Amino acid sequence: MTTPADSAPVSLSTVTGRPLTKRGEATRRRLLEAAEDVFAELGYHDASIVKITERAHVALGTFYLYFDSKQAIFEALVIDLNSRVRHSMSEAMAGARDRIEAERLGFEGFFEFTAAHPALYRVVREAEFVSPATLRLHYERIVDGYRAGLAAAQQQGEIADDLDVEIAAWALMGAGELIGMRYLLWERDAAGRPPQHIDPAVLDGMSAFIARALRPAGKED
Amino acid sequence: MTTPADSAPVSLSTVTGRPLTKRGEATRRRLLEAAEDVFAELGYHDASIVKITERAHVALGTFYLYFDSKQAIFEALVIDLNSRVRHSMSEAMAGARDRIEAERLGFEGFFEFTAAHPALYRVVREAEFVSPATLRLHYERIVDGYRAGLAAAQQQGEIADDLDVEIAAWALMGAGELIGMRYLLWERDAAGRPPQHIDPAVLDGMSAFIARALRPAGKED
Amino acid sequence: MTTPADSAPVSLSTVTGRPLTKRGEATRRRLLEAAEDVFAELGYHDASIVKITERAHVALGTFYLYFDSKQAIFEALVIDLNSRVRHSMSEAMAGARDRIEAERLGFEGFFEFTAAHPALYRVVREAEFVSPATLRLHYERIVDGYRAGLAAAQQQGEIADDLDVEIAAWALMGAGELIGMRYLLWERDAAGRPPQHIDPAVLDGMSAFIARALRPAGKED
Amino acid sequence: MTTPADSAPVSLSTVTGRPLTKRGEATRRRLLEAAEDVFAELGYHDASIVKITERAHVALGTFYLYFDSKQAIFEALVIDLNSRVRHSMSEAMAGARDRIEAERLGFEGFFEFTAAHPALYRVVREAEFVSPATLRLHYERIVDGYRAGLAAAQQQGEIADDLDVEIAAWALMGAGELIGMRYLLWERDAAGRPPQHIDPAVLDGMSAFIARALRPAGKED
DNA sequence: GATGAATGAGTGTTCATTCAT
DNA sequence: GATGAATGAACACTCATTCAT
Repeated sequence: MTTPADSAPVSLSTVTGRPLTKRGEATRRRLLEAAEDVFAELGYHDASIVKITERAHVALGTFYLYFDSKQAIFEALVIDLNSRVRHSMSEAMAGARDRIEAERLGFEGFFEFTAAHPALYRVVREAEFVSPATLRLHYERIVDGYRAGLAAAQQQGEIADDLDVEIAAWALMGAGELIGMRYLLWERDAAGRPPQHIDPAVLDGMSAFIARALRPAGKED
Repeated sequence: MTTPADSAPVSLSTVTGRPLTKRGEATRRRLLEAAEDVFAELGYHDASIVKITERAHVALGTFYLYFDSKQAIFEALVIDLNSRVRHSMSEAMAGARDRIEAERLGFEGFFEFTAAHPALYRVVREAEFVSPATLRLHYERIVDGYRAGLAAAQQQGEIADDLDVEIAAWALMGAGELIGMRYLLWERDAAGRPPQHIDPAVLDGMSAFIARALRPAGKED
Repeated sequence: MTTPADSAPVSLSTVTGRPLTKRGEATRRRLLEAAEDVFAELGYHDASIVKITERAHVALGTFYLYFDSKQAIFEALVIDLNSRVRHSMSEAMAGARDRIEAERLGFEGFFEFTAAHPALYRVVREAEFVSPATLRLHYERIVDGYRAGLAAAQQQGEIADDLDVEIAAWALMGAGELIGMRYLLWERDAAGRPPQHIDPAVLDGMSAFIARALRPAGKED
Repeated sequence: MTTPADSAPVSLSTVTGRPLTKRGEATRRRLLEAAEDVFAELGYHDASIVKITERAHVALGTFYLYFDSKQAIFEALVIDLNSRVRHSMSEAMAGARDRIEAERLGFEGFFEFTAAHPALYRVVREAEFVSPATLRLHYERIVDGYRAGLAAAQQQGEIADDLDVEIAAWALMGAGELIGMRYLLWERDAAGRPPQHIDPAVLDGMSAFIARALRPAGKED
């Protein structure tokens, strides 16, 4: 389940158009991390550039050396998170023996990432009116990977051959999104903190649901 | 799959605190409909009270006779749409012979409503930072209905008895949400208009997926 | 220390221009009392017609049957309070044997009224920008009475003959105003309620101060 | 009659929280001066931030770099005027030979300041509902100085030893306030302009009144 | 590279007043 | 006499963006 690298991993200064120096690269990273925190906490609209620059320990004007606009950093952030979540999922699926197991591990990776980066959820669910193109990009890149994996597994006979992999991919992604929202983001432990890992019982339940949905007819555990 | 009626279907004037006159009730409805359109088109933040009142053909100040704030009409709208989508789903499921069929019909009703009221999607996905409580209410009310239906069906042996109905309910709701987003809201016909009905092939694909996920072991079509 | 009665004690409906019926008169009174409370509590600007009508148990529109505007009721209230405070002062001074005693009793009456009607203070001190003419009227009417009393006493040799009674009148009025503010309106008892009567020690202190300022040379207690 | 300097004469930017640059300090001062004019002319409520910033030749948003709110600049202004009027009074009293003379000079300084800064009056008399705490601060700071001066004079035997200096201080302050209102703010010369100095006859009359009230028994001019 | 003062368009909300019933 | 729905001007405040230093 490989994903082609993005065109240019080299960040350019918006003002000079040239590749960033090492120092510049660090500032840009700090801004992006600050944005992740601030967007996750306040949402796109209540987040402000001042808050982002404050959290990044950078002056207000510096922001515009690295990003053209508030929307630009939002898009950069979504793309960044998207790469990273897909990377997490691939890593998690690495040692899987079959697609059914891969699914479980992939979702585990997804939930792991979600717990560590709630911005992914919060930000994406707001993206519809901020940057619809980026929103689609995000979902489509994940679904693409999914579909590819499912199609390959279908070739291998690991999953039902009458399954529409495209539809299944969207359905699974939606299922993962709401399960994550419900059992990670909404959940609070005794101390009122969100859990860092998905409840194993939930992961089991979800995996069973998925396994049943994908498995070829006549094959049971 | 019954849902208990909300406590008080009587709208109160925010200013007098008394039940609305017929004229008042009509104005309130106009505002709510205008808000649905404006929120769906522009999103919560770019929507403005002026835009809503203009679309409702009402003066600006009139707004505040019926709603306490922008957030208040947002919440009222979510609750209103929630009631109506659940009603649509119930209606659609009415004649189903078994749960599997009910699921298909229910989703059909859901998609029908989504196509007619895109605000449901757009507005809900923004609700996280506008009114988290309302967001949860929305999902939980739907999931509650779902879970009840699934549990009953499980009793009847119509669906797998080892299924965790709670988790399944969230998974199905998420699947429906993304499928609707992808195949209704993002889809455009030749004229560039979004379709009014879900593509039957997609509904088939999704139903097959669900059927497989729910059906008791050993039972095939 | 007589004050000529105001021209017309007959209230007219602002809408018909005719004298009010008994019922109308009562409503007008209720509005005026409500206004006294609301203005005293919130000040002119934060007071609203709605709040006044609510407190008067009258519908919003009714207000405009009795007063032309918010400013109009404000002015009516100041004039009303002014008549009443002057009446209180005259009553209090009735049995005085000389002017020095009259002063003490007059101030006592003034403080009594102030404690019962804090609106007098609060409203007057805001009147500068609301209705300067009414503000002057208020002070001048009181000062007129004062001056007349002082002048008469001067004739009698009860107070120093080299005293400028006009200036003394303004000075005494100012003294009374701030003493009232400091020791009545700002004071709070153990339960946090403002006192209903001036602290006798303060009245003594103030009377001594005034006595010294007014008394003819060579005359001591 | 010394007054301890306020803790920190360093203005802080409300936005960075750091001490202001020279340029910033100038802008802040311009805003404060504009506010003095606008509040004096229109009163607190009819003054608007736009009007203040226009008069200060500064953009609207700039206001909020220096003050948190309309109320905040109002309070800053009262405090500022308070310091300055007390300074004027101290200066004026500097060369006085005794307390009686000091009183006359102090009031002269007070009236001088009042004529040049009518905002002091107008703004303070509105402060009750805008910022009661600041209102008290203003009066108490002046009264504190007064009381200290009177108490010292009492020690010296310059004023009557049976005088309650606290009460006398409030009485004198009130007298000064109303005399200033009546003979400075309400007075108009032939050209309709308010006088720049108090009528000497009034100052004489007032001083005589005060002298009599303060002087020890048996001491005449 | 970095700074932070300055800008001004935009928006939610209030409230005195009117008028049809 | 009384009601209360409707009106719309006015205003405090926010914040993305620019630019001189």
